[in-house]
Amino acid sequence: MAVRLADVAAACKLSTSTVSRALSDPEKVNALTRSRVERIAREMGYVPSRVARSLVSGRTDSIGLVVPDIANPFFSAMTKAVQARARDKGYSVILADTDERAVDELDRARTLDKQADGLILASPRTDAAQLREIAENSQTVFANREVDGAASVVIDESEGMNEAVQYLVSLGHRSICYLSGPSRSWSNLQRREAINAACVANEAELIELGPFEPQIQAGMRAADVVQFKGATAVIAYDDMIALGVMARLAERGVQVGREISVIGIDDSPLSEVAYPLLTTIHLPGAELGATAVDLLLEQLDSAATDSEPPRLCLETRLVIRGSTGLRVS
Amino acid sequence: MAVRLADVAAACKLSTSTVSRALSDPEKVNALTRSRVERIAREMGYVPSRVARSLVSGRTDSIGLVVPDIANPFFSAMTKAVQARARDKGYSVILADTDERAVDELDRARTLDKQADGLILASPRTDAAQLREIAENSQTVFANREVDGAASVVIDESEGMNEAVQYLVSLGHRSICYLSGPSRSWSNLQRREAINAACVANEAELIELGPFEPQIQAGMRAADVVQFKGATAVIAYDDMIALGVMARLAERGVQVGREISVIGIDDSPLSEVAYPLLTTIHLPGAELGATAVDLLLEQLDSAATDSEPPRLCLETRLVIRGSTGLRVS
DNA sequence: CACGATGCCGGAAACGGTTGCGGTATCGTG
DNA sequence: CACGATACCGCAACCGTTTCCGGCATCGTG
Repeated sequence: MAVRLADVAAACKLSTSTVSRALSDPEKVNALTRSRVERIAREMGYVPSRVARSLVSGRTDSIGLVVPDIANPFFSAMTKAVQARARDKGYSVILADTDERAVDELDRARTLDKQADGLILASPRTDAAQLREIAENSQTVFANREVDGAASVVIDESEGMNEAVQYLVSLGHRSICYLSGPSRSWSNLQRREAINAACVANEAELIELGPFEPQIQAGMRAADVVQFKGATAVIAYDDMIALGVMARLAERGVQVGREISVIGIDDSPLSEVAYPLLTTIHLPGAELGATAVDLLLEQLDSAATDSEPPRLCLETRLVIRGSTGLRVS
Repeated sequence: MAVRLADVAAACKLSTSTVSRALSDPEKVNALTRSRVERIAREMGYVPSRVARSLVSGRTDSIGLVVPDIANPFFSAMTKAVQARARDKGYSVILADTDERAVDELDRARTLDKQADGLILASPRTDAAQLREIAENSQTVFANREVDGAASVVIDESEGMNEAVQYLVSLGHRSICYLSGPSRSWSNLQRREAINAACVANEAELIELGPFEPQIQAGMRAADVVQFKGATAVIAYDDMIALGVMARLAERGVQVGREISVIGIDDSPLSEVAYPLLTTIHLPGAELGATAVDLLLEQLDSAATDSEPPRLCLETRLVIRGSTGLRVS
């Protein structure tokens, strides 16, 4: 069916080794024969088999990406960046979506590991011990999660969170409600700690609700609880929940931005179309993805140097829009 | 490094052929030795090399998916479905995002073709001749695009479009504005034809504007043109544009749903958080993805039967929310 | 006992490339 | 002219599986 190296060799009246070298190792072969081989190969429509090449090289030139939910704008933006950067470097991306099922993460990671040269695990929910095991057995970079002894790139939310709390306090809010994300989520833990510290520092009361799934529907449910609690300022685990809250509050006739202030986290494109526009903590999702790829490829090239794996940290900032305002009592 | 079949064979004092059979073709081997092999293989942590297996089987058990923009909710929803269905069938998904660059589509498709058993091309912008060439050289299913002689699954928008126009007319609108999507987009062509037919049938005037990129920013620009033209009813190429229009109109103090009616296409999750909630034509994106996978796998199994490739068509319906209302003059 | 059938297993050839090593011209130099 | 260096190319092994084919026991049957 497909034309093989041997076919080209036959047509050139050369050995497969020479043809192979002519096409991939141009130095080692006569310039004349090389151009002849190249021409004939082109004419015959030869394309090398990646599989065969992988078998001998031991590399597949592809990386695996595991995300909790590709439909979540944060992860789709990140995925886009991962794909773009990987392609720039000559790698392709195998995608796995766990649909927020923590138990599937390990399985997916292990499956991908056999097909890819390395793995990027985005916001994994699995516990540290198992993640460490994955990291030991395969080249791995964690995004949005730190794991001892493994490479990772995370987002430091404390600064943005502090800005957010300070801003709310300056608007007159003394009691702030945090809507928790998935309980197994590392970043939820980070955000909780950050908001807690920020509340202490700014002398505000913190009310925690949740956990809620990072989805609009869950946010709508959360809105009812929020209103029941009589909160005037809300910071949600992410934009999806925040948007759900806003949508539900609007449904109930509550004026967001006046009667109640809502802050999201992500700065997804949606936050610019919601009404009112959503005040949110900007998360550099694209940068996260691109950096994760860079880290992974570095790791692949530097073939198992047992030096301490790198841990990178990206910054956040608060983006103020219309969903927050002066406290009215 | 990794434990190979030969290592297991040595440990079992058997030949690789027997071990191979014991693990994959359980009938052909003594039950006793089989269980022994299985045990030893497990103890040694043996995992078969997918690459080596692919080399002989000729299959990679993965499919390639090419999308114009994974950050677009329509495609991320579709991708999610593709991934889920593929995984159910034992396949993994290699993702390529062209970032709406039509010229890259062919290249991506050809690259993926070498790594995957088959391809799904979602909403390709490339011209038919080149797509047909792709389809001839590799197992391909087109999603959201019909190509002569190739398998495809598309969404028939005429019904939904007709509902939409009829609905707008019943609200008193006599002139309807259509915001075109990418000019190379097949589905944009479909939608234009559908709305045109619907307008003729319902005796409404049609005003076409565009083209606009399917992004919120482009929709915001579109809003200014819309307002300049004095239109009272707008149907946008997709939800992203519609949301951009709404956001910009809100910015300018125009009350969407009262002064002007806006209809999107997609029914993405965003349409439920926008304010007002976006009336939109529901597109079965997940179903589209899942069906494309089914078609592709059928095609792979039925190994080149030269029967006419299947063309499937999914239905749409109008979802009425708050962004549309009676015409006020 | 002899013989064919049957059940298990091993040898070896694929699959399609890459690469170390050795062989053969060709050339320059003493 | 002889010899060593050099540039090119071919042979064959190898990557890790699968699978065809044939061999050897074992068993049942005539």
